[in-house]
Amino acid sequence: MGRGKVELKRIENPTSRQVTFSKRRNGLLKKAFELSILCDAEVALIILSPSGKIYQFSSHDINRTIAMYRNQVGLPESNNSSFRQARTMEFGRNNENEELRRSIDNLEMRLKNLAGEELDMLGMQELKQLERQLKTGVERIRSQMGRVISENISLLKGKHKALQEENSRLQKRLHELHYADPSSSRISGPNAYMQFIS
Amino acid sequence: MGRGKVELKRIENPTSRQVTFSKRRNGLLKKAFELSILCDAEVALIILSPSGKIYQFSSHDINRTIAMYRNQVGLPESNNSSFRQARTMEFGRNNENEELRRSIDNLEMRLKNLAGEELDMLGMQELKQLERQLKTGVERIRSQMGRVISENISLLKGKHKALQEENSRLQKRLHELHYADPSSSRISGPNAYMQFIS
DNA sequence: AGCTATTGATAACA
DNA sequence: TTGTTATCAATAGCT
Repeated sequence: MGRGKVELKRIENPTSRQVTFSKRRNGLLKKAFELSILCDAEVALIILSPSGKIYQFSSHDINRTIAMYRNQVGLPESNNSSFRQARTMEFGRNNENEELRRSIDNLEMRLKNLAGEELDMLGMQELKQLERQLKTGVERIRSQMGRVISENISLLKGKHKALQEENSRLQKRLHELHYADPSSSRISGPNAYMQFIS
Repeated sequence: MGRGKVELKRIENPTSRQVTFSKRRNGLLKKAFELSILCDAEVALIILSPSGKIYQFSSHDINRTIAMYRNQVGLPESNNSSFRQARTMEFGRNNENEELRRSIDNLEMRLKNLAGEELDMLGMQELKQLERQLKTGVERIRSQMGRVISENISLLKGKHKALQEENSRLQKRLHELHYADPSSSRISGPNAYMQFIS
């Protein structure tokens, strides 16, 4: 899907490899998202870049998905309620612990609901409420993204300005040297500051 | 990419949903594979169909990838029960409580983030991730609302039908009484069942 | 399952 | 990195 077919082998040029990684990574995340929505599937995707950065998508709680995968495949990951329950019984009391666990269960349920899971026992009222919460969250996150972006922009502008000033100083200095010692040759043009931008 | 755009919402027709799932699942697996080859990335992908079947791709050992993800993210998700138990035995209950508290803090932070709060320390990467999660949640909740609504509709239709039948029976009975005792007056019209609908 | 008309993704370039 | 465009690839709707 581009201006030429691509062999299925590691891209040797590091720059193209990086660019391709960035683009295909986004494409993959997008498609994982779409599959989960369109087909009501549970999808978990983890991508580690060669440089170690992590990107992931999960339609539900990723640990749940992983746990289900392991269960199905047959790996015993016997955690959770039954085990928990047994252990609690064994030691009797431990009120604080039990309370903490209840908090955790409660928080996990809220997270699941926000992820669109376990909605069966909710009524229309609660569903609408949840939807509002999510839409609010989306909006806030979007505006935060906007802030991050403009922050970056003004940072860059600041750097740019500093570089321009530095450049002016350098030019002036050069100019002075030029008159002090007319035999010296001119080294850099007006855009010499470009060299500082990486 | 077909003969018509597709809305990003759950496909309601079960047949098309299944077909689309099958096609897109293969596409996603293929693209995950390609990314890992072309860009030398480490990719793990787990897909659970609504009916519970599992499809998976991983460029490396999937458990390794998951472990790396967990390490990097730094979540205390070491749901490995034996490990948890060993640690508990060794250090006593306080540590377990501490761990539970950390889990709670972590869950609360995730909830806040989903609500669009405390976003300042998040990068663009995490923000995009959050946005995706929220959009997924919204979609799921909307489709659940759809299900609840159509459920209610068919419930009402059922009641309506039952009332109509009841009404027919009552009319018939009245009719019989009318002929058995012509002096009795007619009480209710054809739409008497309306009174049952609130 | 196959077959196309179309949309979607992206390689090369800037 | 980000945007644009020419092309290739995926896939929606049918059969």
